[in-house]
Amino acid sequence: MWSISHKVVIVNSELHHIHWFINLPSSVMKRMQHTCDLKSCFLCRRCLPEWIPAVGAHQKNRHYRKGELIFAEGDAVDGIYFLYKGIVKVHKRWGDKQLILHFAGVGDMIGYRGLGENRTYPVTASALDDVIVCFIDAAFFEATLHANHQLTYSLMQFYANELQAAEQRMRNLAHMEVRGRIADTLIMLSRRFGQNSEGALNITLTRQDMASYSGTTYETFFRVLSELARKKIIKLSGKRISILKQDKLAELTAYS
Amino acid sequence: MWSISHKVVIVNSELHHIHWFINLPSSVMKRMQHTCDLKSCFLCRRCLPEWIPAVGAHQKNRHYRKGELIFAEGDAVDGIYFLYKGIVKVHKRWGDKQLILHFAGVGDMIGYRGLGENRTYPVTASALDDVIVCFIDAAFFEATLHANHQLTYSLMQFYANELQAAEQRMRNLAHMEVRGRIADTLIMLSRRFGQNSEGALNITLTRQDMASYSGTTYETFFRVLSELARKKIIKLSGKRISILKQDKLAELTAYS
DNA sequence: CACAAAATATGATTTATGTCATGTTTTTAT
DNA sequence: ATAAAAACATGACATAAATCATATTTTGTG
Repeated sequence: MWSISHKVVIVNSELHHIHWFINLPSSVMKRMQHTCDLKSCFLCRRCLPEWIPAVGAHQKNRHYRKGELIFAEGDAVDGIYFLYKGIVKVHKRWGDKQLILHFAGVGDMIGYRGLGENRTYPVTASALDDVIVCFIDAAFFEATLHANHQLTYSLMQFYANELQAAEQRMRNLAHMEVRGRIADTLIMLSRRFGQNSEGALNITLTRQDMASYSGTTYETFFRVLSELARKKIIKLSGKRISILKQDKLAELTAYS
Repeated sequence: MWSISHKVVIVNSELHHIHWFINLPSSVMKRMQHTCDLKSCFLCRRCLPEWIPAVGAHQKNRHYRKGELIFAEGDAVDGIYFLYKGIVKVHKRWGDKQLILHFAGVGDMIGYRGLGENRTYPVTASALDDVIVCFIDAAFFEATLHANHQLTYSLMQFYANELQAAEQRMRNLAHMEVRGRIADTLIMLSRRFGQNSEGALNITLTRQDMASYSGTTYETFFRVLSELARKKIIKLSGKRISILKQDKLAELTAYS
C-alpha cells in the first residue's frame, strides 16, 4: 500500500507541496504577511519580549519597484532588510558578467553580508518584482545583537550554514561540470520556492539570471536546459520550468 | 648590528623565524608558543575571566605528524581546534580533485565549519607539517558560547568575514581567468604568511596544493608561474617563490 | 645510501564551454 | 496600440584550460 502512494508522491511532487503548506506551523504562516508584525521575522522571533517595542520604534517599511536597487556593491552599509514581498537577487559583478549568490524570497534577510568588518556591501541587491522590506539600521541592529544573546547565537549559526553552502558552491564552480551546476540550481529553486501540482517551479526567472546563478552563460544554460527537456527530465513551457524527474536531476549533481 | 643578523636570517629560514618572532608585538608573541596558555587564543581572549579555568580543564593538546588527517569530510563533528604549530590544509574533495579552502597557520582556528546545523565536517583538514593543536570538544565549546556573549559576537563576525571572502572567491572561480586567481593566491600567501627581506614567501607549498587553492590543475598553475617568472613579476628558486612586483600581481586580479 | 615515491617540468592534443552572429518572440513603456 | 527593448532560440566558431604523455629532479624512508 505504501509503495503505491510512494510512487504517486515521486511522480507528483505537487501534492507533496500542498500538503506541506497546509501543515505549516502557524509561526511560519504568519511570515507570509506583507509587513512586520513584530512576531514573525528572524529577528523578532529571537528577541527578548521587552526589546520588541524598541524594534517597533526603529523598524521602517520600504518599497521598491521592479528593477530598483536596494543597495549596490560598494555602498556603505546602512542596515539590514527583511523581505516581506517579492523576490530579490543578490549578486556580485565582474566586468559585464555577474554571479548571483542568492534569490531572496519572502521571509529572507538581505544585507547581512555587510555586517562583518568591511562596512561596505560586497554585493548588489536588486528587486526582481515589486518588493516590500522591513529595514533596520545597522546601529540599532548591533544594539539588538548585544541585548539579545539568542539572536546573536542564531545569527552565528546562520552565517556558519551560509559559509558551508558557499564553500560547497565554490567546489562546484571549480570542479563540477556545468550540467551539474545547472541541475543544482533547479533543485535549489524547487527546494526554496516549491513546485505546483504539475511540477512547475513556483518561481519564474529569466534564463540569464538562472545562468548567472549557475556560473555559466545564457547560451550554455539554454543548451543544457534543452538537453534536459529532450531527456524528459524537465518540461519547459515558456518561462515555466517543471521538474519531471527530481532523482535524475540529483544524479547529475553527483560525481561520476 | 641588526642588519647583519638580518642577512644571516635570510639564508637560514630557521634563524629567520627567530628574528621575526623577536619583533612581534607582545599580543601576538603569546600566540606563538606551542601550547595553550589560556590567554592568547581566539577563544581565551574573548572569555570572561571566571570561565577560563573551565577552559583549562577541558582543553586538550594533540599532535599530528605530517600527512595525518585531523578530521575528514563527512566525519561527525567532535569539536574545534586551535593551531599552535605547523600548517594545515583545509579542503573539499570532488572525485580525484580537490579544492583547498584554507591554509591554516599558527593562531588559526580549524573545524569551525562544523558548527552550523549540519553536524558533520564539510571539509578535510590535513597536516602539511608536524602539527600541534589545542582541542575543545563541541559540547563544551557550545556551553562556552552560551556563557560568553562577547565570544559569540566575535565568532559571528568572524563567520561574516569568512562568508564575504568565500563569495568573493566564488565570483573569481566563476568569472576571473586562471592567471588572476593564481595571482590572488600568491597575494594571499604573502599577506597571511609574509615574505622575508628578499621577497620570498615565508611558506613553501607544493605546486599542486597552490593549484588546488587556485581552482586549477598543476599544469596550468605551472605554466602561469613560469610566465610570471619570465616577466620578472616573481622569482622561482626551487620551492621558494619570491614576489618581485606586488603591484603587477595585483593588476592581474583586477578586471580588464 | 639507495631506491621508491612524490613532485616538478614541458610539449602535444582534446574538449568543454564561451563567444559571436542572427532571427524570433515576448515584455514593457509611451 | 505600437514601437522599442528585453528575453529567447540556435547554429557556427574560437579558445582557455584540462588532459595526456613522458622525462627529470627532489624527497622521504627502510
